[in-house]
Amino acid sequence: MAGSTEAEPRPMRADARRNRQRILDAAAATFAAEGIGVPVDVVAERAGVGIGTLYRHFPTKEALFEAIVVDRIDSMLARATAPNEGDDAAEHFFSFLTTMASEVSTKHDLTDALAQAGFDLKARCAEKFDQLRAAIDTLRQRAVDQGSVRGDVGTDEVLSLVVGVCVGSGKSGAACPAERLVGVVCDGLRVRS
Amino acid sequence: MAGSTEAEPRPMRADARRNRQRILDAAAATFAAEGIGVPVDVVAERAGVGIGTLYRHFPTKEALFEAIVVDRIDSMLARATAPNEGDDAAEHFFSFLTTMASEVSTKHDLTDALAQAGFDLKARCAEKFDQLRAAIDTLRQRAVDQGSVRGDVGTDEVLSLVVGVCVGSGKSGAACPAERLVGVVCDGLRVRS
DNA sequence: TGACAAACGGAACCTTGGTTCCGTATAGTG
DNA sequence: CACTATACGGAACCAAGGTTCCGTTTGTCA
Repeated sequence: MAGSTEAEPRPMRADARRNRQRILDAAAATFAAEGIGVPVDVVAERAGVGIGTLYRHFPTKEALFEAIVVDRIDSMLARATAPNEGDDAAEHFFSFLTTMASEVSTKHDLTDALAQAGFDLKARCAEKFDQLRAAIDTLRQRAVDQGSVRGDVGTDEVLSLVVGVCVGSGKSGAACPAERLVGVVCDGLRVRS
Repeated sequence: MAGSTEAEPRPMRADARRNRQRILDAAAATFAAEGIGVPVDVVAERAGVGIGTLYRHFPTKEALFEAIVVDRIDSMLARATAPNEGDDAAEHFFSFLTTMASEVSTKHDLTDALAQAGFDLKARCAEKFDQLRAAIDTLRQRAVDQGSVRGDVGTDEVLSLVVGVCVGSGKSGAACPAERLVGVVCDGLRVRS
């Protein structure tokens, strides 16, 4: 009854805050390098904490994962909505896609999160993801309006292309830098001259 | 010492042959529809045999998988080396890529096999895979020589693009038919007019 | 038709990886 | 400095899925 407004009951102990951060850092690095597959105990070990501690902060592996991915998407979102410094809308659009590709193909966890089934992050990060899609759509639309990018390929398709390319880049055979592959895709998106 | 030439000791019992085929069929269908993730007992059940039987024919899940994938690659290989009926090398090349895309994106197991890490089918199917790559390279080279396809994108890159696109098609968000995405890629491969 | 090797079925086993539980250690406070 | 709520560590637990084992069944051949 009393104080039902729940105004931040307790501040959180110092070591707890520190550990939480350590876990987050270790997880980000580990998942980025090796993908979702890495067992949680490995993350805990690298963070220098016990598994119990990890689970105290993140009730589930997926929760930990979510915390990281949301962050990643946020930073992409920021980049997508940044003001266009140059003038060419198409180049701006393509440049964003390229940056996104190198981001995604560098962070293995993102690749997994976006491409791999089995995790329904999609459900949890839906908001963020939709925002990102919307932002990209704006970029694309501008480029289309300007007349240099074909209008018959939607944002969802563009996303599929970029994400797919990142996956294809990382795994299949030898090294093909994602940026290069995205270059081909972008050329495919240009209006034929 | 005696008879060390190993000239096919025994013919294999009738029911065994039948069961082997059933397993192969069930596995092909199941893996195609649901990917590598499906547990072996499910396959056994759908084939109408016990797990023991399945393991008698295929000593390991990977072996079973390999049997199927090799077959799939073979059929793609056949298509890749089929004589060019039309005349336009570029169209022939693109048409093959499109067919390959629809094949791969339809057969979930192929997607998994080609894109997903964790299975080293690559090691086992290396031969077949190399043959396929070589065949595709021939198609590509012809198209390049003809002057309608850019020469600065290698076969490995093309493969990464196509495979990536298939993965991106299946998973990320709503349905984007792989063929359509490959279309964009092909446009990106055309020499700018 | 009887005998035997080959094949079958599926319970049991093992490993891997996520999650829980609880006794111990410690930051924060009077 | 003592006391308590908070946090910690990691052993133990549980589920999933691949693989093995062995008693039973069944083709095949004389």
